[in-house]
Amino acid sequence: MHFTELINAIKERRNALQVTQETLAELSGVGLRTLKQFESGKGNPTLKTLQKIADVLGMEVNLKLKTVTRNK
Amino acid sequence: MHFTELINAIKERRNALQVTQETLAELSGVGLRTLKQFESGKGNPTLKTLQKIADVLGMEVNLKLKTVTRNK
DNA sequence: CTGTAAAGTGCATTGTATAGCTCTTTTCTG
DNA sequence: CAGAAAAGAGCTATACAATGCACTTTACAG
Repeated sequence: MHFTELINAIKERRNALQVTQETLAELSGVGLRTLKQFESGKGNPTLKTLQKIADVLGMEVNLKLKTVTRNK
Repeated sequence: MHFTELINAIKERRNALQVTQETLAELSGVGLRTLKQFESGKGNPTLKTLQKIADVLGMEVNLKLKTVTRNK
């Protein structure tokens, strides 16, 4: 997932849950400013920040092998 | 995936590819010091740093819904 | 159109990730 | 065990992420 996709995944999930940035910020313990920056594509969050946000949204950060390009 | 698991995923993949930290650092454009800190569990990399590393290893960062926790 | 809530932005401060250099420790292989 | 390579750690400088506060813009209900 590219940067933008990660952002969208978060935004969509937040919308689906009908949660505002403000609430998400509070629940996750991440600063509102930080969350805003991230969602508006202006950030480069640390892994911990990303995990805090994802966690509250019932999501998680994964690292997996890319789909093999052998015959893509 | 928890922090430690992410680290292990990277380390294992790097070992599987028989690549040293030094080489990985060079290939990914991430500082050797940064990589060392990360792999030894002392870091909190930014998303971009993590992606650079994962990329070279043929891996990618994903964000997905956790296996439903509704009745955990 | 108006008011309100949510989202986005400028500015400033503080903390820390990044990075290079050097040195120590660990892990192999012969 | 000896030597070498790889991994880990201390010290330091710089860049930038995280954060709060105040203000602007956008979205939407009435």
